[in-house]
Amino acid sequence: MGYSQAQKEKTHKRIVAIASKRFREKGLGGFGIAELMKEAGLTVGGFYKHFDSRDELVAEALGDAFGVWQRQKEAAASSRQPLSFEKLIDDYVSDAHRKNPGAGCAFSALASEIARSDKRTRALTSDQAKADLDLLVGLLPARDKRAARSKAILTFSALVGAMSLARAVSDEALSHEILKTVANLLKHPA
Amino acid sequence: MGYSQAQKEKTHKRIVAIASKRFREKGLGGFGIAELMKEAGLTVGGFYKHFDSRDELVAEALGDAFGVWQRQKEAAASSRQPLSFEKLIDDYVSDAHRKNPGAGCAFSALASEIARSDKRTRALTSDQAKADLDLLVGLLPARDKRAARSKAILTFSALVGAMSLARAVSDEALSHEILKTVANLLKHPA
DNA sequence: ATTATCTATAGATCTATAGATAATGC
DNA sequence: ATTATCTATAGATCTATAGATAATGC
Repeated sequence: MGYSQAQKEKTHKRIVAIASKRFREKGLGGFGIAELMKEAGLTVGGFYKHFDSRDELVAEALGDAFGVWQRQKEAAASSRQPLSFEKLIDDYVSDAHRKNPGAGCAFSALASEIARSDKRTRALTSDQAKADLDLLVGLLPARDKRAARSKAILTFSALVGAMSLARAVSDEALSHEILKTVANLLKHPA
Repeated sequence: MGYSQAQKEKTHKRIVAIASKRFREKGLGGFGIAELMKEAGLTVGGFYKHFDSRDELVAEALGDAFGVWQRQKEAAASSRQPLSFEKLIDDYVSDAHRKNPGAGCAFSALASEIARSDKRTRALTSDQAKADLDLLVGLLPARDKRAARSKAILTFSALVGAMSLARAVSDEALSHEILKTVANLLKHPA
């Protein structure tokens, strides 16, 4: 037991990381605090020394869950293979992403639940959506800025919608058709 | 109290209609059976003479919630102004739809939660997605059938994604920009 | 002395069932 | 006689808090 600021911070981050993954997998109401703390190797009682309320955990965990594209861009940059528009799309519609929402995009995993969340969570979502759109614009040809922004918005919407639908339907063929078709049309507009 | 088959059927439909609306507004876990039955003018106990379990209600209510496009198409046909691709898009991205999820598309209201639902619900969702795609294909020029299907899939994905995002962000300007831009690009591809 | 974590629990849910009541329909 | 609905409640959650314990850090 006891106390150590350094240890507490590590514990806090561990709780947030687990919640970030589990929220994307099971939804914002998909598990209780006891279950979460148990997975972190702790018990319920300790939770409230880390968070004022469950809603605060949701906000913090979403902050962690967002930014997959930013991280992907940084990882690509440090491996000297800068991220391209095509690569981003292919990774997004990949089967690995479809089957592993816990490590993937928080928008496709949680959009409809975020829409019903508190102001703080939705403000965070706003900021993240703006950052993701800017990142997408940066991957598009800079000739016509307005056209690039429009294309970024369509791409973002279509990717989130396609993944949401691909996960919601039970028919595997349809699921794959949706993802492949959207990727193709975004990369090669008709 | 008492009993009347005709009355029971009306009651059953009333419960499903209320659930259909409330699920889209509050999410699949957004309210309890007691609250639902109260809104229907009944009490908890009666619920289980109508449904074997809460999950069965979810499946039935989704069956009711789906099909807004089918109903819209029929309404348009009977008013002798057949539904067009452009009209469907404009209605989908309208502020009325954004602000009233309870009466709107179940995909944008519930996609991420459906992805975590039982097989029965996801099978229903598959069938509905297929019907909606067929309807969209029917609104597109029939020249190139494969191109029409691709375009229908992109349209469906982009509309669902755009509405999900527009409802999730707190910034009104961004919310409107997403909807307007997606509508424009779907109607007039760059 | 402070505090991170633990055990235990209060209080508020929520689903589902049991048994009573009263209207229906044979 | 059957059964739709009602009241009441069992049993299982879940969030949040109270108080104990033990390690930290002054």
